[in-house]
Amino acid sequence: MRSSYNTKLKQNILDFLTENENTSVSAKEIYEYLLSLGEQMNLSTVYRNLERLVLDKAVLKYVSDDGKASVYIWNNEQRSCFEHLHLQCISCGKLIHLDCECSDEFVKLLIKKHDFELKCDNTVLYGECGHCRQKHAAKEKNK
Amino acid sequence: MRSSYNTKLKQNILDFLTENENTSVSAKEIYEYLLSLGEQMNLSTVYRNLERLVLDKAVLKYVSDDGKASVYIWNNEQRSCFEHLHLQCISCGKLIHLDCECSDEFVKLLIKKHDFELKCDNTVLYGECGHCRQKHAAKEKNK
DNA sequence: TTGCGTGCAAAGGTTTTGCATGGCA
DNA sequence: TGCCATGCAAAACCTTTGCACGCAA
Repeated sequence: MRSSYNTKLKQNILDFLTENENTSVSAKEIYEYLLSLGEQMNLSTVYRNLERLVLDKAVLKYVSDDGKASVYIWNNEQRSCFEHLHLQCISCGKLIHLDCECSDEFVKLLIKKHDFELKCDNTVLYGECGHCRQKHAAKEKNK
Repeated sequence: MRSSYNTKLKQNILDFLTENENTSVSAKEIYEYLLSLGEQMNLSTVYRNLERLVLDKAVLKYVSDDGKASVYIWNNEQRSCFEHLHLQCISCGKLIHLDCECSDEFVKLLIKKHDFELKCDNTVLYGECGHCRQKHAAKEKNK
């Protein structure tokens, strides 16, 4: 078992991720947000903290849709983010926790039909949320 | 409409991606494979060719599971890879084309229940294939 | 001949690492 | 006091870009 200290930075990072439960943030975004609050820290320390939080399963790490940076999501233990899928809107970045029967049923279907065990903590489903689709549709209309 | 030339490198890249229809490869892997065949080329030219092939929708670009590099998949037009989901085994890298009703039904379910339009060409589902799960199970037994 | 493709070198962005120092328990 | 965490600088990677040159059509 890993032991660890409770540092101010670790708590700041967790607080920020908790506040952003419905989106995902990169290491740099966390760093710049905390800087803007007047907190002093090094970017590499942010990375090291995130690494530990991922190992502790307090946080999930994904690769963002554009592939430019890794992004991090708070693992809400009540929701148990390791056990359901996540949808993310490629327009607004909104994260939808699929903590309903949809996740389970799809996982079961893939096992049954394709002998494939889907790992929820490795997968994000990208697409567009209803809100952004409506905005796009309205834009098309005005052309 | 984009015009383009048929160069030897472009064809070599497409050939290699076609041969590897059931997995995904990175720019560097393509580069090193072609080098091993005695082909001379520059890595940046490989990137530029891949970029064009993605624009032409001849190839799909994803971010690999480990987040370290982008990977490329041949878009088999018969299968129409833009219209179905892909499963990838995080152990052996095997790519499974979900060109059955599973994709469609899941897409429809997400629209209906969550007002979310899943984009198949932006999403890879990660997990473990049956073959690798059996290998893992056997390893556990021998402990 | 025209314009697209290439090689080379350099730069950009993200992430990791080594080492000395600082801080929590 | 003994680990663990941090700052700083450098390096490792992947990817993109500018420019002059080469080649397909």
